[in-house]
Amino acid sequence: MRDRRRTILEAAARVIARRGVRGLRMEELAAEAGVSKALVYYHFEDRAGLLRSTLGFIGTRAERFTRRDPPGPRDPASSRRELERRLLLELQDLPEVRENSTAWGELRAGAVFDPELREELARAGAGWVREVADLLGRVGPPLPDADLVAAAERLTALLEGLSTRWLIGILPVGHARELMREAIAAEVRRLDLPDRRTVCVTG
Amino acid sequence: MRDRRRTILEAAARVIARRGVRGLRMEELAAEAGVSKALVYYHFEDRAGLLRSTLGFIGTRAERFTRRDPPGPRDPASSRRELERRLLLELQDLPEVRENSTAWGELRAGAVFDPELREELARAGAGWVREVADLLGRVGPPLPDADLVAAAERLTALLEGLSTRWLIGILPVGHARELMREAIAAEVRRLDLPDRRTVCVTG
DNA sequence: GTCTATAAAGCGATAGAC
DNA sequence: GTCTATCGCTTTATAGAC
Repeated sequence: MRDRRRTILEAAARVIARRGVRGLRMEELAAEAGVSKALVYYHFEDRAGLLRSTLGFIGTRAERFTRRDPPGPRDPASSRRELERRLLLELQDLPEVRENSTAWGELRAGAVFDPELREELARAGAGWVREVADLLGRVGPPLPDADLVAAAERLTALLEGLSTRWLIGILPVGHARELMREAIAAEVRRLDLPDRRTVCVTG
Repeated sequence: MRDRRRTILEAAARVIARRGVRGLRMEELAAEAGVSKALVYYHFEDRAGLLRSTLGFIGTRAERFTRRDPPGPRDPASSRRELERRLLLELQDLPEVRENSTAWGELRAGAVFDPELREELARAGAGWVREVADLLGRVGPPLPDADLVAAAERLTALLEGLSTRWLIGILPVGHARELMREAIAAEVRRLDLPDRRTVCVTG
Protein backbone atom coordinates (compact mmCIF):
# COMPACT_ATOMS: atom_id res chain seq x y z
CA MET A 1 0.00 0.00 0.00
CA ARG A 2 1.15 3.51 -0.78
CA ASP A 3 -0.88 5.29 1.93
CA ARG A 4 0.84 3.42 4.71
CA ARG A 5 2.12 6.90 5.46
CA ARG A 6 -1.35 8.21 6.11
CA THR A 7 -2.22 5.18 8.21
CA ILE A 8 0.76 5.95 10.40
CA LEU A 9 -0.17 9.63 10.73
CA GLU A 10 -3.71 8.76 11.76
CA ALA A 11 -2.36 6.31 14.32
CA ALA A 12 0.03 8.97 15.60
CA ALA A 13 -2.87 11.37 16.12
CA ARG A 14 -4.68 8.74 18.17
CA VAL A 15 -1.62 7.93 20.25
CA ILE A 16 -0.97 11.63 20.90
CA ALA A 17 -4.57 12.01 22.07
CA ARG A 18 -4.01 9.10 24.46
CA ARG A 19 -0.47 9.71 25.71
CA GLY A 20 0.43 13.23 24.66
CA VAL A 21 3.21 14.34 22.35
CA ARG A 22 5.81 13.73 25.03
CA GLY A 23 4.30 10.36 25.87
CA LEU A 24 4.38 9.01 22.33
CA ARG A 25 6.64 5.95 22.02
CA MET A 26 7.73 4.74 18.63
CA GLU A 27 6.88 1.18 19.60
CA GLU A 28 3.35 1.96 20.74
CA LEU A 29 2.76 4.02 17.61
CA ALA A 30 3.93 1.18 15.36
CA ALA A 31 1.62 -1.24 17.15
CA GLU A 32 -1.29 1.20 16.87
CA ALA A 33 -0.66 1.56 13.14
CA GLY A 34 -0.19 -2.17 12.74
CA VAL A 35 3.28 -1.85 11.23
CA SER A 36 6.83 -2.39 12.38
CA LYS A 37 8.89 0.24 14.13
CA ALA A 38 11.43 0.21 11.31
CA LEU A 39 8.78 1.17 8.77
CA VAL A 40 7.95 4.29 10.71
CA TYR A 41 11.63 5.29 10.55
CA TYR A 42 11.65 4.48 6.85
CA HIS A 43 8.79 6.91 6.16
CA PHE A 44 9.66 9.59 8.70
CA GLU A 45 13.39 10.09 9.22
CA ASP A 46 13.19 10.08 13.02
CA ARG A 47 10.92 10.80 15.97
CA ALA A 48 11.12 14.56 15.54
CA GLY A 49 10.25 14.22 11.85
CA LEU A 50 7.26 12.05 12.67
CA LEU A 51 6.05 14.62 15.20
CA ARG A 52 6.48 17.45 12.71
CA SER A 53 4.51 15.58 10.06
CA THR A 54 1.83 14.57 12.52
CA LEU A 55 1.28 18.10 13.79
CA GLY A 56 1.15 19.30 10.20
CA PHE A 57 -1.33 16.55 9.39
CA ILE A 58 -3.49 17.49 12.35
CA GLY A 59 -3.36 21.16 11.42
CA THR A 60 -4.41 20.45 7.84
CA ARG A 61 -7.19 18.18 8.98
CA ALA A 62 -8.42 20.88 11.36
CA GLU A 63 -8.66 23.44 8.60
CA ARG A 64 -11.03 21.18 6.74
CA PHE A 65 -13.43 21.64 9.63
CA THR A 66 -12.81 25.21 10.67
CA ARG A 67 -12.48 27.10 7.42
CA ARG A 68 -15.90 27.36 5.83
CA ASP A 69 -17.43 30.09 3.69
CA PRO A 70 -14.48 32.45 4.24
CA PRO A 71 -15.62 34.89 1.51
CA GLY A 72 -19.21 34.89 2.75
CA PRO A 73 -21.33 37.96 3.52
CA ARG A 74 -19.95 40.45 5.98
CA ASP A 75 -23.12 41.53 7.73
CA PRO A 76 -23.10 41.65 11.54
CA ALA A 77 -25.55 38.79 12.04
CA SER A 78 -23.66 36.24 9.96
CA SER A 79 -20.31 37.41 11.33
CA ARG A 80 -21.67 36.89 14.80
CA ARG A 81 -22.79 33.36 13.91
CA GLU A 82 -19.47 32.62 12.26
CA LEU A 83 -17.63 33.90 15.34
CA GLU A 84 -19.57 31.60 17.63
CA ARG A 85 -19.23 28.63 15.32
CA ARG A 86 -15.51 29.23 14.99
CA LEU A 87 -14.91 29.39 18.74
CA LEU A 88 -17.17 26.48 19.69
CA LEU A 89 -15.77 24.19 17.03
CA GLU A 90 -12.90 23.05 19.22
CA LEU A 91 -15.23 22.06 22.01
CA GLN A 92 -16.88 18.97 20.58
CA ASP A 93 -16.79 15.44 21.82
CA LEU A 94 -15.82 13.85 18.51
CA PRO A 95 -12.69 11.71 18.20
CA GLU A 96 -11.11 13.90 15.54
CA VAL A 97 -11.82 17.16 17.38
CA ARG A 98 -10.60 15.66 20.62
CA GLU A 99 -7.39 14.55 18.95
CA ASN A 100 -6.84 18.01 17.51
CA SER A 101 -7.53 19.81 20.78
CA THR A 102 -5.32 17.42 22.69
CA ALA A 103 -2.48 17.92 20.24
CA TRP A 104 -2.77 21.69 20.46
CA GLY A 105 -2.83 21.51 24.22
CA GLU A 106 0.33 19.43 24.19
CA LEU A 107 1.94 21.81 21.77
CA ARG A 108 1.18 24.72 24.10
CA ALA A 109 2.37 22.86 27.17
CA GLY A 110 5.53 21.74 25.42
CA ALA A 111 6.27 25.23 24.13
CA VAL A 112 6.79 26.41 27.70
CA PHE A 113 10.02 24.39 27.76
CA ASP A 114 10.93 24.00 24.12
CA PRO A 115 11.90 27.20 22.27
CA GLU A 116 11.60 25.40 18.94
CA LEU A 117 7.89 24.80 19.42
CA ARG A 118 7.43 28.38 20.58
CA GLU A 119 7.95 29.73 17.08
CA GLU A 120 5.34 27.58 15.38
CA LEU A 121 2.91 28.31 18.17
CA ALA A 122 3.44 32.06 18.17
CA ARG A 123 2.71 32.19 14.45
CA ALA A 124 -0.41 30.04 14.61
CA GLY A 125 -1.62 31.80 17.75
CA ALA A 126 -1.29 35.26 16.28
CA GLY A 127 -3.22 34.26 13.16
CA TRP A 128 -5.95 32.80 15.31
CA VAL A 129 -6.29 35.97 17.41
CA ARG A 130 -6.27 38.10 14.26
CA GLU A 131 -9.05 36.05 12.72
CA VAL A 132 -11.27 36.34 15.80
CA ALA A 133 -10.54 40.07 16.05
CA ASP A 134 -11.61 40.54 12.42
CA LEU A 135 -14.85 38.71 13.02
CA LEU A 136 -15.49 40.85 16.10
CA GLY A 137 -14.85 43.92 13.98
CA ARG A 138 -17.65 42.99 11.62
CA VAL A 139 -20.17 42.34 14.36
CA GLY A 140 -20.51 45.90 15.66
CA PRO A 141 -19.67 49.53 14.89
CA PRO A 142 -16.12 50.55 13.87
CA LEU A 143 -13.75 50.34 16.83
CA PRO A 144 -10.06 50.76 17.57
CA ASP A 145 -8.17 47.67 16.51
CA ALA A 146 -6.55 47.38 19.93
CA ASP A 147 -9.95 46.84 21.54
CA LEU A 148 -10.83 44.12 19.05
CA VAL A 149 -7.51 42.38 19.57
CA ALA A 150 -7.86 42.56 23.35
CA ALA A 151 -11.32 41.00 23.18
CA ALA A 152 -10.03 38.32 20.82
CA GLU A 153 -7.14 37.56 23.15
CA ARG A 154 -9.51 37.14 26.07
CA LEU A 155 -11.83 34.86 24.09
CA THR A 156 -9.10 32.65 22.66
CA ALA A 157 -7.26 32.40 25.98
CA LEU A 158 -10.54 31.48 27.68
CA LEU A 159 -11.15 28.85 25.03
CA GLU A 160 -7.75 27.33 25.71
CA GLY A 161 -8.38 27.28 29.44
CA LEU A 162 -11.79 25.67 29.06
CA SER A 163 -10.46 23.21 26.51
CA THR A 164 -7.80 21.99 28.93
CA ARG A 165 -10.37 21.45 31.68
CA TRP A 166 -12.62 19.60 29.30
CA LEU A 167 -9.81 17.33 28.14
CA ILE A 168 -8.79 16.64 31.73
CA GLY A 169 -12.35 15.55 32.37
CA ILE A 170 -13.26 18.01 35.11
CA LEU A 171 -15.58 20.13 32.93
CA PRO A 172 -18.34 18.56 30.79
CA VAL A 173 -18.19 19.64 27.17
CA GLY A 174 -21.73 21.06 27.28
CA HIS A 175 -20.88 23.25 30.25
CA ALA A 176 -17.71 24.45 28.58
CA ARG A 177 -19.66 25.42 25.46
CA GLU A 178 -22.21 27.27 27.58
CA LEU A 179 -19.50 29.27 29.37
CA MET A 180 -17.87 30.07 26.06
CA ARG A 181 -21.15 31.25 24.56
CA GLU A 182 -21.80 33.56 27.49
CA ALA A 183 -18.31 35.03 27.23
CA ILE A 184 -18.79 35.70 23.52
CA ALA A 185 -22.11 37.39 24.23
CA ALA A 186 -20.47 39.55 26.90
CA GLU A 187 -17.62 40.64 24.64
CA VAL A 188 -19.98 41.44 21.77
CA ARG A 189 -22.25 43.41 24.07
CA ARG A 190 -19.28 45.30 25.42
CA LEU A 191 -18.00 46.21 21.97
CA ASP A 192 -21.47 46.94 20.70
CA LEU A 193 -22.37 49.39 23.47
CA PRO A 194 -19.10 51.13 24.25
CA ASP A 195 -20.55 53.87 26.45
CA ARG A 196 -24.24 53.42 27.06
CA ARG A 197 -23.30 50.93 29.71
CA THR A 198 -21.58 53.58 31.77
CA VAL A 199 -24.54 55.89 31.37
CA CYS A 200 -26.75 53.23 32.84
CA VAL A 201 -24.49 52.73 35.84
CA THR A 202 -24.41 56.36 36.76
CA GLY A 203 -28.00 57.15 35.71
CA MET B 1 20.97 18.16 58.21
CA ARG B 2 17.36 17.24 58.72
CA ASP B 3 15.91 19.62 56.14
CA ARG B 4 17.78 18.01 53.26
CA ARG B 5 14.28 17.00 52.34
CA ARG B 6 13.21 20.59 51.92
CA THR B 7 16.36 21.44 49.99
CA ILE B 8 15.47 18.70 47.52
CA LEU B 9 11.88 19.87 47.20
CA GLU B 10 12.97 23.43 46.49
CA ALA B 11 15.42 22.15 43.89
CA ALA B 12 12.66 20.05 42.35
CA ALA B 13 10.45 23.13 42.01
CA ARG B 14 13.24 24.92 40.17
CA VAL B 15 13.92 22.00 37.87
CA ILE B 16 10.22 21.63 37.09
CA ALA B 17 10.05 25.31 36.22
CA ARG B 18 12.99 24.80 33.85
CA ARG B 19 12.18 21.42 32.27
CA GLY B 20 8.61 20.63 33.18
CA VAL B 21 7.32 17.73 35.24
CA ARG B 22 7.85 15.29 32.41
CA GLY B 23 11.30 16.70 31.71
CA LEU B 24 12.55 16.27 35.26
CA ARG B 25 15.47 13.83 35.48
CA MET B 26 16.52 12.40 38.82
CA GLU B 27 20.16 13.12 38.00
CA GLU B 28 19.61 16.77 37.14
CA LEU B 29 17.49 17.20 40.24
CA ALA B 30 20.19 15.69 42.45
CA ALA B 31 22.80 18.00 40.95
CA GLU B 32 20.52 21.02 41.40
CA ALA B 33 20.01 20.09 45.05
CA GLY B 34 23.70 19.35 45.51
CA VAL B 35 23.11 15.80 46.73
CA SER B 36 23.49 12.32 45.29
CA LYS B 37 20.80 10.58 43.31
CA ALA B 38 20.60 7.83 45.90
CA LEU B 39 19.70 10.31 48.61
CA VAL B 40 16.71 11.46 46.67
CA TYR B 41 15.50 7.86 46.48
CA TYR B 42 16.17 7.48 50.18
CA HIS B 43 13.89 10.41 51.06
CA PHE B 44 11.24 9.91 48.39
CA GLU B 45 10.55 6.28 47.52
CA ASP B 46 10.68 6.79 43.75
CA ARG B 47 10.19 9.34 40.99
CA ALA B 48 6.40 9.34 41.33
CA GLY B 49 6.71 9.88 45.08
CA LEU B 50 9.07 12.78 44.59
CA LEU B 51 6.65 14.36 42.12
CA ARG B 52 3.73 13.91 44.51
CA SER B 53 5.64 15.53 47.35
CA THR B 54 6.88 18.36 45.16
CA LEU B 55 3.43 19.21 43.86
CA GLY B 56 2.14 19.16 47.42
CA PHE B 57 5.03 21.38 48.48
CA ILE B 58 4.31 23.83 45.69
CA GLY B 59 0.64 23.92 46.58
CA THR B 60 1.41 24.65 50.22
CA ARG B 61 3.92 27.32 49.33
CA ALA B 62 1.35 28.95 47.02
CA GLU B 63 -1.14 29.21 49.86
CA ARG B 64 1.33 31.19 51.90
CA PHE B 65 1.18 33.88 49.25
CA THR B 66 -2.42 33.73 48.22
CA ARG B 67 -4.23 33.34 51.52
CA ARG B 68 -4.21 36.63 53.32
CA ASP B 69 -6.72 38.21 55.67
CA PRO B 70 -9.32 35.51 55.07
CA PRO B 71 -11.58 36.65 57.95
CA GLY B 72 -11.36 40.32 56.90
CA PRO B 73 -14.30 42.67 56.33
CA ARG B 74 -16.91 41.51 53.91
CA ASP B 75 -17.87 44.81 52.35
CA PRO B 76 -18.13 44.97 48.55
CA ALA B 77 -15.16 47.29 48.05
CA SER B 78 -12.64 45.19 49.94
CA SER B 79 -14.00 41.98 48.47
CA ARG B 80 -13.55 43.47 45.05
CA ARG B 81 -9.95 44.37 45.82
CA GLU B 82 -9.32 40.95 47.31
CA LEU B 83 -10.79 39.31 44.21
CA GLU B 84 -8.49 41.22 41.91
CA ARG B 85 -5.46 40.64 44.09
CA ARG B 86 -6.24 36.95 44.28
CA LEU B 87 -6.56 36.53 40.51
CA LEU B 88 -3.58 38.67 39.55
CA LEU B 89 -1.27 37.04 42.05
CA GLU B 90 -0.38 34.21 39.70
CA LEU B 91 0.66 36.62 36.98
CA GLN B 92 3.87 38.03 38.40
CA ASP B 93 7.37 37.80 37.08
CA LEU B 94 8.98 36.59 40.32
CA PRO B 95 10.93 33.32 40.47
CA GLU B 96 8.71 31.70 43.05
CA VAL B 97 5.49 32.72 41.33
CA ARG B 98 6.86 31.59 38.00
CA GLU B 99 7.81 28.23 39.49
CA ASN B 100 4.37 27.79 40.94
CA SER B 101 2.55 28.79 37.78
CA THR B 102 4.78 26.59 35.66
CA ALA B 103 4.24 23.64 37.95
CA TRP B 104 0.48 24.12 37.93
CA GLY B 105 0.52 24.39 34.16
CA GLU B 106 2.45 21.14 33.94
CA LEU B 107 0.09 19.54 36.40
CA ARG B 108 -2.87 20.51 34.23
CA ALA B 109 -1.17 19.37 31.04
CA GLY B 110 -0.13 16.10 32.63
CA ALA B 111 -3.59 15.46 34.07
CA VAL B 112 -4.95 15.14 30.54
CA PHE B 113 -3.09 11.83 30.27
CA ASP B 114 -2.56 10.74 33.85
CA PRO B 115 -5.68 9.83 35.85
CA GLU B 116 -3.67 9.93 39.06
CA LEU B 117 -2.93 13.63 38.68
CA ARG B 118 -6.55 14.29 37.74
CA GLU B 119 -7.75 13.67 41.28
CA GLU B 120 -5.45 16.16 42.97
CA LEU B 121 -6.20 18.71 40.30
CA ALA B 122 -9.97 18.32 40.45
CA ARG B 123 -9.89 18.91 44.21
CA ALA B 124 -7.65 21.96 44.07
CA GLY B 125 -9.49 23.35 41.05
CA ALA B 126 -12.91 23.08 42.65
CA GLY B 127 -11.73 24.85 45.81
CA TRP B 128 -10.22 27.60 43.73
CA VAL B 129 -13.46 28.16 41.75
CA ARG B 130 -15.47 28.09 44.99
CA GLU B 131 -13.24 30.72 46.56
CA VAL B 132 -13.55 33.09 43.60
CA ALA B 133 -17.30 32.53 43.46
CA ASP B 134 -17.58 33.46 47.15
CA LEU B 135 -15.63 36.65 46.61
CA LEU B 136 -17.85 37.52 43.66
CA GLY B 137 -20.87 36.93 45.86
CA ARG B 138 -19.71 39.58 48.31
CA VAL B 139 -19.06 42.18 45.65
CA GLY B 140 -22.63 42.74 44.51
CA PRO B 141 -26.26 42.02 45.39
CA PRO B 142 -27.41 38.49 46.32
CA LEU B 143 -27.43 36.25 43.26
CA PRO B 144 -28.06 32.60 42.38
CA ASP B 145 -25.02 30.54 43.25
CA ALA B 146 -24.94 29.05 39.74
CA ASP B 147 -24.31 32.50 38.25
CA LEU B 148 -21.44 33.14 40.65
CA VAL B 149 -19.88 29.77 39.92
CA ALA B 150 -20.19 30.29 36.16
CA ALA B 151 -18.47 33.67 36.43
CA ALA B 152 -15.75 32.15 38.62
CA GLU B 153 -15.23 29.33 36.14
CA ARG B 154 -14.80 31.81 33.30
CA LEU B 155 -12.35 33.93 35.27
CA THR B 156 -10.21 31.05 36.50
CA ALA B 157 -10.18 29.34 33.09
CA LEU B 158 -9.17 32.63 31.49
CA LEU B 159 -6.41 33.02 34.04
CA GLU B 160 -5.09 29.58 33.17
CA GLY B 161 -5.17 30.36 29.46
CA LEU B 162 -3.37 33.69 29.93
CA SER B 163 -0.88 32.13 32.31
CA THR B 164 0.12 29.51 29.74
CA ARG B 165 0.67 32.17 27.07
CA TRP B 166 2.71 34.22 29.48
CA LEU B 167 4.90 31.26 30.42
CA ILE B 168 5.40 30.37 26.76
CA GLY B 169 6.63 33.91 26.26
CA ILE B 170 4.13 35.05 23.64
CA LEU B 171 2.21 37.36 26.01
CA PRO B 172 3.99 39.93 28.20
CA VAL B 173 3.03 39.68 31.85
CA GLY B 174 1.78 43.27 31.92
CA HIS B 175 -0.56 42.68 29.04
CA ALA B 176 -1.85 39.49 30.61
CA ARG B 177 -2.61 41.36 33.84
CA GLU B 178 -4.40 44.08 31.90
CA LEU B 179 -6.59 41.55 30.08
CA MET B 180 -7.36 39.81 33.35
CA ARG B 181 -8.31 43.09 35.03
CA GLU B 182 -10.70 43.96 32.23
CA ALA B 183 -12.32 40.54 32.41
CA ILE B 184 -12.84 40.89 36.16
CA ALA B 185 -14.38 44.31 35.66
CA ALA B 186 -16.72 42.89 33.01
CA GLU B 187 -17.86 40.00 35.22
CA VAL B 188 -18.42 42.27 38.21
CA ARG B 189 -20.39 44.72 36.09
CA ARG B 190 -22.45 41.90 34.72
CA LEU B 191 -23.28 40.52 38.15
CA ASP B 192 -23.81 43.96 39.61
CA LEU B 193 -26.34 45.04 37.02
CA PRO B 194 -28.24 41.90 36.22
CA ASP B 195 -31.05 43.52 34.25
CA ARG B 196 -30.44 47.21 33.80
CA ARG B 197 -28.07 46.27 31.00
CA THR B 198 -30.91 44.73 29.04
CA VAL B 199 -33.06 47.76 29.64
CA CYS B 200 -30.38 49.91 28.11
CA VAL B 201 -30.07 47.72 25.05
CA THR B 202 -33.76 47.75 24.34
CA GLY B 203 -34.42 51.28 25.56
C1' DG C 1 21.93 9.78 56.25
C1' DT C 2 24.85 10.07 52.58
C1' DC C 3 27.90 8.47 49.19
C1' DT C 4 29.93 5.62 44.83
C1' DA C 5 29.16 2.14 41.73
C1' DT C 6 26.29 -0.67 39.11
C1' DA C 7 22.33 -3.24 37.76
C1' DA C 8 17.97 -3.15 35.11
C1' DA C 9 14.81 -1.22 32.03
C1' DG C 10 13.17 1.74 28.45
C1' DC C 11 13.54 3.58 24.18
C1' DG C 12 15.35 5.73 19.82
C1' DA C 13 17.60 4.23 16.01
C1' DT C 14 20.03 0.97 12.59
C1' DA C 15 21.48 -3.46 10.05
C1' DG C 16 20.38 -6.59 7.03
C1' DA C 17 17.21 -10.23 5.10
C1' DC C 18 13.29 -10.67 2.05
C1' DG D 1 8.54 -1.32 1.24
C1' DT D 2 8.39 -4.08 5.01
C1' DC D 3 10.03 -7.12 8.41
C1' DT D 4 12.99 -9.21 12.54
C1' DA D 5 16.73 -8.65 15.38
C1' DT D 6 19.74 -5.93 17.85
C1' DC D 7 22.69 -2.08 19.18
C1' DG D 8 23.69 1.69 22.26
C1' DC D 9 22.49 5.49 24.95
C1' DT D 10 19.69 7.37 28.58
C1' DT D 11 17.42 7.10 32.82
C1' DT D 12 15.33 4.87 36.77
C1' DA D 13 16.38 2.35 40.65
C1' DT D 14 19.23 -0.57 43.97
C1' DA D 15 23.50 -2.56 46.51
C1' DG D 16 26.64 -1.89 49.63
C1' DA D 17 30.43 0.86 51.85
C1' DC D 18 31.06 4.61 55.21
